[in-house]
Amino acid sequence: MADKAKVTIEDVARAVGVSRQTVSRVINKGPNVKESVREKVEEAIARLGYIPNLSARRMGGGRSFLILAVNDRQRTLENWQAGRGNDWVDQMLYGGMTECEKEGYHLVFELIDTDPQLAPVQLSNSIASLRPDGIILTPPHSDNEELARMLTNRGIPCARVGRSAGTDYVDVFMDENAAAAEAVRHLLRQGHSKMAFLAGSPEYGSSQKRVEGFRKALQEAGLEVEAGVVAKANFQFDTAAELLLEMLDAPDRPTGIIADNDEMAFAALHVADKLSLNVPDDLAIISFEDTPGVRFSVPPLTAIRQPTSEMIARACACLIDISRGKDAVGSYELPFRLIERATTGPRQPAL
Amino acid sequence: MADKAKVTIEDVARAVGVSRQTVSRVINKGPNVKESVREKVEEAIARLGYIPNLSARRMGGGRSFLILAVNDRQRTLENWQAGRGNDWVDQMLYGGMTECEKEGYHLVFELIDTDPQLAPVQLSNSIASLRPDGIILTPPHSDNEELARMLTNRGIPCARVGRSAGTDYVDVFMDENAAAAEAVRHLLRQGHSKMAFLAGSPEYGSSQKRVEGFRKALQEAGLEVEAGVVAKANFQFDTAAELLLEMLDAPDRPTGIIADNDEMAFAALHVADKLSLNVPDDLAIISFEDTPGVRFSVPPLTAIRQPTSEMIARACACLIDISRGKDAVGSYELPFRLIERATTGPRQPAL
DNA sequence: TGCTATCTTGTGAACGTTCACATACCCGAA
DNA sequence: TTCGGGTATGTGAACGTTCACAAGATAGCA
Repeated sequence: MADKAKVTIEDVARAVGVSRQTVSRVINKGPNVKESVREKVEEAIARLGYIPNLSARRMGGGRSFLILAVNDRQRTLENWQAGRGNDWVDQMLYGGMTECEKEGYHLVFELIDTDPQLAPVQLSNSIASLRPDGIILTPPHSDNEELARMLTNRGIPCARVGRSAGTDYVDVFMDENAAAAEAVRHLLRQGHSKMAFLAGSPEYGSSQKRVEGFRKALQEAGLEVEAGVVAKANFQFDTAAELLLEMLDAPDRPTGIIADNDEMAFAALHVADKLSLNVPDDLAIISFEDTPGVRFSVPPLTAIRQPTSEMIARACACLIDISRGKDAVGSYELPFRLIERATTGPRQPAL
Repeated sequence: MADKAKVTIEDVARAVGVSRQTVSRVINKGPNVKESVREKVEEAIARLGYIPNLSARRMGGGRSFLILAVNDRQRTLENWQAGRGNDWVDQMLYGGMTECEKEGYHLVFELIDTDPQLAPVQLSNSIASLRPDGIILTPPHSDNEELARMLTNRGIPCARVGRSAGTDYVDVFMDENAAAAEAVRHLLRQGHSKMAFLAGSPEYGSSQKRVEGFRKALQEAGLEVEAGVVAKANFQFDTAAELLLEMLDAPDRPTGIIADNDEMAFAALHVADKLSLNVPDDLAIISFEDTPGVRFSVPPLTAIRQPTSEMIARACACLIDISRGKDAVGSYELPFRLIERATTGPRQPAL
C-alpha cells in the first residue's frame, strides 16, 4: 500500500466515489462535509497511504507549509569554521523542527548577510524560490526594521526572535534585564559585595539590557556604583582573559564575575586557575548562554539558560497559526532559568 | 525591481520577446540556445529579479531542488532534551547547507524512528510530501538496508553516511579502523606501552571498527594483547567513570586512554582528577569526536576529528550531481585528523 | 405544499514550471 | 537547386492541488 508511489488526491476520490474537492476539504479540515463522507475519505486516505504533495498544494492554494529560519551568515560561518560550533543553530533546529513537525510543516534554514545592501536581496530570492508561509528573523536580523517591513509588504508573516520592541509583528524574547538582575541577586545572597559584568558587544541589544539589569540590581541592593564593574570583552576568550588577568590581580578585586557568554566565562575559569584563585571559594562565576560544554568545565559553570529552542518553537507556532488565518501577532516573553552548578557557592571569608 | 513580487518566467519571456521554453532553457543551462538570445534572457532575468518558483519547477519537471537529511529521532531528541546538544546535527547543517546553497538547492532535516516498522512509513510520508531529489541517511539509518532499497525502488538517489559497505549507493565515510590505529601510534610514540580503549556500543559499526584498529595497531607494534584493554561504557559519562575508577586505581593501570566519544573522555579527566593523576604526565587521553567543548576542558582534549560536515557536504554534492544526470554513485573515504591538544604529551617516567 | 436559506458536493480554471513534440531555421553536400 | 540533418525556437499538455463558482440536496418555515 504505502509502497505504491504517487497516490494522488484523485486516487482517493475515485476510491471513495466523491470528487477531488471533497477529499481536499477533508484534508484541510474544511467545513461542510457530511460526517459519514468524511469518515469514508479518511479511511481511504489511510488505506491508500495518501500524502498530499506539498508542491502541488503550494501551486494550487498558496500555502507552502514551509517556515524559513534566517540566520546571520557571517557569524554562523565563522563559528563553524573556527570549530566553535553553533549551539544557537542547534537549539533553533530543536525548537523549530519539533514544532513544525507537529503541525505538518517543515523548517528550512538559510544564512543571509547582515550587509544592508545584500540582506533584502538575499531574503527576496529565498522567498521567491521557496515561498514560505512564515519567516523567522534572529539577531541581528531581528533588529533590521527594513527586512520586517519588506516581509509585511509582501504579506509574509514574520517573527522576530530576541527583541521586545514591536507590536506589528510576532516578537519572541526573554527578559535580559531581569536575568542579569537575577544573576546579581544570586551572588549577593551568597555574600558577594563586589562583582564585575563581563559584557559582550554593545551592538547586541541583549548585551545592553544585561548591563542595565546588572546596574539596577546593584543599586536596588543599596550598593555603590563602584561595587559593579562593567568591562567589554567582545564575547572573546582572549580579550576576556587579558582583561580579567589585570582585574583579578588587584587588591580590591571583584569576587564575582558575570559573563555575557560561555566563552568569556571559560576565560574567567582559566584566569582563576592561573592566579591560583579557587572557584567558587575565592571567585564565583556565572555565565549567560549555557552551551552543552559548560557541564564539563572544571568546575561546571553556573549559568543562565536562554530559552532558545522555546523561543523558536513559539515563533513557529505563531507563524503557523497566522498562516491558518488566526491572529497570533503579539509579543511573547519566555522565562529564563538560572542553573546552579559548581562555580557559585557560599562566599568563604578571605584568610 | 526586485521588490515587485511574483515575477514569472512568462514575464521574462515577454520582456525579451521569446517563449517561456527558451527562458526555461537558459535557466537550466540547456543546449540549443543562440548565444545572443541567452545573453538577452540573462540580462532580463537579472533586471526583473526573476527567481524560479521551486514548487512550480517540481510540478512541471520532477526536480524539487530539495535534499532531505534523515536523523535518528530518538537519539537526537534525547540529546537535546538532556541539554547535551547535537554537535553532529550542527555539523550536518554546516556541511549540507553550504553545499546545497552553492548549487541552488535547499536542505531539509527530518527525524525518523529507528523502529523497523515505523522507519519506512515515516520516510515514505516525508518523500511523498516533499519529493526530495536525494536523501541522506545517517547512522544508524545508514545501516538499514531496507530503507536504502526502498529509496532505490522509488528512484530516489540515496547517500549513506558512516558506512563503507556498498556499491549501489553513494557511501561516504572515514576510515575508523585507521583512526584508532593512529591514536594508538600517537600514544606509542610518546612512550606509552599499556593503554585502554573505552568503547561505546557494539551496535555502532564505527565502534567495532575502532576496536579492531586499536588491537591491530598494538599487535603491529609487537605488544602483547594484554597491553590493550577494551572496556565497553556505552558512550556514557557515568558508566565510563565507574569503569575507569576501578581500572586506574590498579597497580598495573594503563597510562593511556582512548575514548570512543568526548563524553567518556571527560569522564576520564574527571577520574584522573579524583585519583590525583596528572594529565598528561600520569595519564594521556585521546577522544574520538571533537565537539566544540573539548577546547575548554582542563586540560584541553587531544582528539580525532571526524569529518562530519565534509561527509555531509560530499553526500549532498553527489546527490545533486545524480539529480542532474551525472553518475556519482560510489564510495568516498574522507580523511580524519588527530588534533593534538594538552591531554597527550611525552610520557614522564613514574617516580 | 412550496419556497427560501443553508448545507453539501462537483466542475472548470488557475498556479508556474518542464516535457514531448512540432516547426522553422541554417549550413553543407549531392 | 534540392535535400538532409543538426540547431534553434515555439506550442499544447501535464504535474497535483486549491479556488471560485455553480448546482444539487436538505431543512426550515409559512
